[in-house]
Amino acid sequence: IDSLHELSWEAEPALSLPTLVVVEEPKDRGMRFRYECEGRSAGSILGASSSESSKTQPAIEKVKVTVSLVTKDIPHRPHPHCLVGKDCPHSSLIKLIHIFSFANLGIQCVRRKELEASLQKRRSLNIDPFQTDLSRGIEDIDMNAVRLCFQCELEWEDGKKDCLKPVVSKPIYDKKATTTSQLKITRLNLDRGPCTGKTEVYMLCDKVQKDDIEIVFRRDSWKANGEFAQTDVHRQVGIVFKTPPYQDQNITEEVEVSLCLRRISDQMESEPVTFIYSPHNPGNQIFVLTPEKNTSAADPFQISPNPPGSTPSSEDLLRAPPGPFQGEACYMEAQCPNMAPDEASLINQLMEMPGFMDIFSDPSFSSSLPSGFDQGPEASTTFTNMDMNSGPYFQDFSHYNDLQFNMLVNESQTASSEMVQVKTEDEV
DNA sequence: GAGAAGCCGTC
DNA sequence: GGACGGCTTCT
Repeated sequence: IDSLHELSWEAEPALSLPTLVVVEEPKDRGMRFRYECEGRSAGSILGASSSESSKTQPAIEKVKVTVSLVTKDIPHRPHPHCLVGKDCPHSSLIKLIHIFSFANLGIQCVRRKELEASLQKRRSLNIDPFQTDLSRGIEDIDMNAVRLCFQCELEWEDGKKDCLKPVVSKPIYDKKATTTSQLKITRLNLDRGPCTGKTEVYMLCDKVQKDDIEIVFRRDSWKANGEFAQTDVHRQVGIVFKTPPYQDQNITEEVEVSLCLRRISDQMESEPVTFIYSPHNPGNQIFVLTPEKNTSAADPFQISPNPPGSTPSSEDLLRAPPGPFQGEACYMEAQCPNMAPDEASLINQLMEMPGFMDIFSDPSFSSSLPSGFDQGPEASTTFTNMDMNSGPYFQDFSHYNDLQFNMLVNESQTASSEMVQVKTEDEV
């Protein structure tokens, strides 16, 4: 196929038949299967080691090769999808020539309702490399994966012919299918957090399946998963998760770990991105944000002041709090180097006093905070844009389109809540 | 909501 | 015109 396969054999005809060997596997991902309605051509399959600069043209002599698509799993049955390209004479099914330059071959997918007709057509061409029963079990055919199957017929000088055992390539997966596509992390709203974990992070990614995806943190032999529920996966392209605690809670310097998406079913991973764990500082204060009125616990994406069904303006989005302030507490850690332990204790006592929370309804609240509150980047961003007059409105996250969701992520450092409680870390 | 199928703009 | 990818529509 386009610079990717070379068929070779041990030329010892007197002793044994040659064998076919795939020396360059097809690139397994990154190419989309195309429907017939999208045009006759369907791209070209590249070799696994193919690059922009080097495209080889494998060639073999004196053999008759039939290339067809077969199912990924054993037994490799004929696959209803078709090979299409310049040298496919039989309605895009096979390649039957004497010079082998497998260029510009694409994979053309058939619609499910045309599956049977396609296999019937294949049967009429008598192409069933592994002699499977064409009529059996077609409903379980994986439409998102194929293998190339090579069959070879040798013609000796005396005119005698031998058929070699068919060989198959590694699987080729449809780029369009979320079940098999390449995983990709597009963006994180945070790239660092305390080693204690529980940092809420928003990830934008290429389409994933919410029931078949995990987020893996790694460093050396340490491995841990980001925590999230299926309901934290937003329309397949966003995941809100909490960082796992780092293995060492006593680190004194920042530690870089890698983070990647991993599909559970095939263990396929995305390119990793870096996440930084910072040392645990017992002097830190933690703000636990909890809504006064806990709405539907089933949906953690209830956040903005817009009535259901309305489209939030960008201004609304910028003002909206970022996430699930219910059920599991949302931790917002603030650096408060100037606050003595006694001050923290005092604040906690104040929190218990009736009417104290009314202070927060004062729009000038953020500027009237104790001096320690506006120290440090996390503390300042936490209270920027806080709209305490918004009231206890919540909305299903799914009302946002992807652009709006993106804006949310960008602004996710900006938080507000109906009610803010301040606790010392020990109490938490 | 999500997968399947199809459309269309851009390079 | 082909290849590719984003996007919409259908199921």
